[in-house]
Amino acid sequence: MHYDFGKIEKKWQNIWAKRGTFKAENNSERKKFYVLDMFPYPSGAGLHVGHPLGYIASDIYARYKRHKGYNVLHPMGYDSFGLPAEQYAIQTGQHPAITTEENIKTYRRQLDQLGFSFDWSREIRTSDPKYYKWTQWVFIQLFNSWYNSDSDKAEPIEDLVSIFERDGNTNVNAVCDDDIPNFSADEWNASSSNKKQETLLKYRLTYLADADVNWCPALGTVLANDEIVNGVSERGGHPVVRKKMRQWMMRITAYTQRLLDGLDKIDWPQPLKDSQANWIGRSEGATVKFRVRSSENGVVSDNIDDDEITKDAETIKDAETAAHNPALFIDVFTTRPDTIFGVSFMTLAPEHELVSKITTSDQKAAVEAYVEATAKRSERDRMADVKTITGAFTGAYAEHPFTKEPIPIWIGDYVLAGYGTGAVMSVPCGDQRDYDFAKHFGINIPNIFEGIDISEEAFADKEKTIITNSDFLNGLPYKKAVKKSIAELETLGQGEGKINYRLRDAVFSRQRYWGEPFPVYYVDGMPQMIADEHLPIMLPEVEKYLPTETGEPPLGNATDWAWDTNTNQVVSNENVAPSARLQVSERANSNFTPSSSAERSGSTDKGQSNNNFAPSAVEEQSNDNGVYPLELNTMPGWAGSSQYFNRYMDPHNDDEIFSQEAIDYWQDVDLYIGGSEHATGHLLYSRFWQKFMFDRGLVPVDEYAKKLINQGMITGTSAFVHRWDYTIGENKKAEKKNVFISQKFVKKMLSKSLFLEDVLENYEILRKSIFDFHEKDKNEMGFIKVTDSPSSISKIHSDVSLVNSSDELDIQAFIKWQPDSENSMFILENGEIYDVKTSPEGSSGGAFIVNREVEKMSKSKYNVVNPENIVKEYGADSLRMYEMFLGPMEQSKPWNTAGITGVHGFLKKLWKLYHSGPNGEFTVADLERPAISQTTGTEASGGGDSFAKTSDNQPQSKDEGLREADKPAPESLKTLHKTIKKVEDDIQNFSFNTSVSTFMICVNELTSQKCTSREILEPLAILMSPYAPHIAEELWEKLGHTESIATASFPKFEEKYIVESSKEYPISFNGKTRFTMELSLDLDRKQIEEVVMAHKKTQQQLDGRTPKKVIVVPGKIVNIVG
RNA sequence: GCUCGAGUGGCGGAAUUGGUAGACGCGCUGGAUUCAAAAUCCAGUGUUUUAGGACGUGCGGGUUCGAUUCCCGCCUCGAGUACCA
Repeated sequence: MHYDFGKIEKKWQNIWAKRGTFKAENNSERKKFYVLDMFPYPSGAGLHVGHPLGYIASDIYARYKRHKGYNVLHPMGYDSFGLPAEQYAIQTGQHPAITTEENIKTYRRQLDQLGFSFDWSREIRTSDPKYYKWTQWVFIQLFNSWYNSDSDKAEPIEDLVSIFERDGNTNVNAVCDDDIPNFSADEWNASSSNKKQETLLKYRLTYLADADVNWCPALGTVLANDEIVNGVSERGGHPVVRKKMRQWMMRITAYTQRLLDGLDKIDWPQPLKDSQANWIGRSEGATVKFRVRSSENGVVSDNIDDDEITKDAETIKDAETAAHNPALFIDVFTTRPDTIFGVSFMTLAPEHELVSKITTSDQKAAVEAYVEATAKRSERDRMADVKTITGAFTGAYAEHPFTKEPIPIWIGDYVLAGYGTGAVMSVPCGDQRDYDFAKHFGINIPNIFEGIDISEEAFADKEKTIITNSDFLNGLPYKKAVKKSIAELETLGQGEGKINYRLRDAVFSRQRYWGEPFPVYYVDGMPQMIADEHLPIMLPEVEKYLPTETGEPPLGNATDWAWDTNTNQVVSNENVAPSARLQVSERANSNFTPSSSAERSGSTDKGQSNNNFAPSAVEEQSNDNGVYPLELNTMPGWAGSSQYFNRYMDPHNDDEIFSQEAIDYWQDVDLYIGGSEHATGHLLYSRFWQKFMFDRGLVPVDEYAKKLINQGMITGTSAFVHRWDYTIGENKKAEKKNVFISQKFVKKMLSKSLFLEDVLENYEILRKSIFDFHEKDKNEMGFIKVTDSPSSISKIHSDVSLVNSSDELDIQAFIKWQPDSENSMFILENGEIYDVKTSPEGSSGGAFIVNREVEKMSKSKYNVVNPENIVKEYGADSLRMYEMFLGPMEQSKPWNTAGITGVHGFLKKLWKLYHSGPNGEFTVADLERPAISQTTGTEASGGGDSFAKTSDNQPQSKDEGLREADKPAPESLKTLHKTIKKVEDDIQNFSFNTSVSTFMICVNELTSQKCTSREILEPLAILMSPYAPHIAEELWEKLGHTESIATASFPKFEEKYIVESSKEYPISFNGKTRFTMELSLDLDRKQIEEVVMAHKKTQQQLDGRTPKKVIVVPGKIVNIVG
């Protein structure tokens, strides 16, 4: 009976599905284990062999844990909102839901073929309203929360409102917008509802703001930083520009420190943690406040009313304010406050709002020209050319906080508006960029470092720093100088210690159709949340998926997209009262910015804040019928993936995001497997949401994945054929005959820069046939001359399926695949010339060899391998084992289909081991006691639950019936237990590649031992089951079991079977092994030395010399020195 | 530039605490079987050689009886990040 993998795999996939073998229970006495894969975006291209790598690994682990007695949760679903389906919809008019559904079907079919033990009853899709109901719900929870820095956690917004009503905001320590004026309880209570909402928005964890966003005109949407690669969009590679737009934001910055600290608690790959830490970008230093000294705008440096010093210069919004407020300050952040006496100029980002206010009339033209020039340069240009130093002098001066000396204020685009305060104190002696800038513009470079030469470059080594020329800092090393300088700045009231983060609040709005709609409508320009019980707010139907003519996001095309607060339903836009409707169109005309944004700015001091708290004119509404416009943006791709791991615990719950019972049992993910490309996107945002959920008491732990493994990419092995690009006469248009050259000749030509003429014996024959071919065109072409050169070889991708395991091209198939190559000659590896037209089919004696190169797997490179084809030819078990066999999980490695014959052959051998009868009949000794009861144990269960029962179904046997021949041979037991140990260690270390080798060795050994013992072959089937579940199930059934192998107990390793009595010692001389000796392990050091020294080969090696030293490590090695 | 990771046969890779480098598989070579092919089985396969050996884990040093493994300095490749003050 042969190994009919096709039949076996179908059979078991059906049985598993029918029986619900892999359903996880939410109520179990057993310990839980949660194995999760990053769920895929179902793309139209389907899976290639690289995709399942992680799923196979997680499946092995999940199955292993089931064998160990755990209640395993191993779900799968789809991150099904996303750009490609929408782009396709724009092109074809096909609704994204339809394409998505089709793609999911393809994915599911492909996944099902691989025999994964997913609990499909828990499948989720982010684009399913039943699922995104809860994404909307979390959004509302975030909206209804603020971050209390005193308790260091998120708290309900009602609590904040109570505080305001009681005490105002003066004692509130929150992570919030930085332009909030102080107000008293009375002021709060007296202010209008609209004003209250506006103020609260500045505290909420999700809020609306005019943010500098990455706008991608080609995609018509904003992008998050992690969606931009090298200055262009990750998807499509379109240019991205900076733009101010009113957007929903996530106050992730509230969690920066906790996101950083949490990394220590989780077992994630170090590179991934590093890149999150880099992304968060914590730096310690100080803020320093520099007074602006003079300007023509009537700003005077003297006569400052201390009360009027604003907390932040940025809040001074316009020149009018400045005129009323004589003190202008520039705040900077620095990591080197110790170098404060080295400051010789300041630099502001060109976008800095003080620029226009402080620039003198002399410099105005130059500064404006520079600002304009910078604005025009795209982000990419700026990045491409970091070497060119540009800037302009504003004409204004700041005052040094200690020396009171004037410091010129420059602007330069090396200072980023988005980091710190958008301004730096420039210390040219200690910072290379400042140094270069100073050199370029001839600004002086004072030296404040003792014994350091700064004539060539800046000095930035903190360790070796001793400060000098710095008043009270003289003689101090870096650390002490930092402390001292901060203390002095604080005394002056012109600075304080500060920790700065690179991480910004995350933009949460996308101008797209195919995403979660916000559960938000606008009353009087203020966002209102729709009550939980009315969720989900379903994505409306639209005619077109493009932005509207007025520039609104695609949802602006919907005719029914208004919220009726009377009926709590989505209704037609026509029902919106004219006053409310006005805001919608205004929003569109000003790039989706609600009309109130102008009003929002400028509230900086108390005098104004009083005004702002007065009932606003916008408040009065005519014809308010309770119907309001809904939000037109949708949520970004990472919204749906930020909580999905918790939803799997209770995926069909329509009343709660998950039941308390479910979350209490499952807690968190024990093993999470996925690609490292999500390091700063999904994996950071989801940690943020989890921490928020934790703060609000929704989840029991604040890190959701204990352990994470990155799977490496599988690259493709492309095949190249080389074509000789000869020249014929002068006529370039003439259709040429293709001449393809086999690998050997290409190598010779390329390595030594030779001509084809030099490497090919048959060159003249080739030349002549080219002449003959072109003879008919002779008149038209004029003079025929065939020339070549070493460089005239072009590389052409061939489809990898046309090449066999010996790199030989199937020429006939190649011609069919590329019909324009019909007029071709192939110079074969043996030097023969094969002419497709003239040679009879198949007459070529030699082979044509292609070149191989490793590249990313992609359609355009013709190196994509579809798992379905592999499954058809070799089976899912072979594919699973081969993917693991390729190499370590986390490493990227090339796919080469040829190699799969190795593992496929192994599975056949395994099959044969159980079918060693004369005609391949199943032959496993039946008569002895099943091995299972002696060699098993569970680690997770409290004991007697269903796991032990599997052995009850086996045919029971009697000791007296045991035949001598059926007893396992000692060497077979040794082989088995060696394998158990190695495989178990490997699974725990995620070293799946080495266990495949171990299985091969095991089966090779058992085969040569002619082992047919049940005591060996039964445990072996269980060992194999995580890796090759179909064949294992089939063998298990043949062994007489009626229950699935999936929950059979993992065999228990027993040391006693692998104990050795002797060892083949390597005998080395000066560290080099010369020969080996079989010695008993009972011998001690001294005895070993005696035996070895007495050996004649030893004497031979020593050649009469006396060894200086003999090192004996019992059980390991003998080394003779001398 | 910075951060991280990796360099071992023709190829993918193995070597668990410093102890016989190259397990296992592919490919290749030879053989058996076959009318032939596929499949299967057997043997060989790091380089070099004067056949005893010599050399060999990116390069140069070091520690050690002994280094792919530990330390120092470089080189190359890959990934992430990018004027972050």
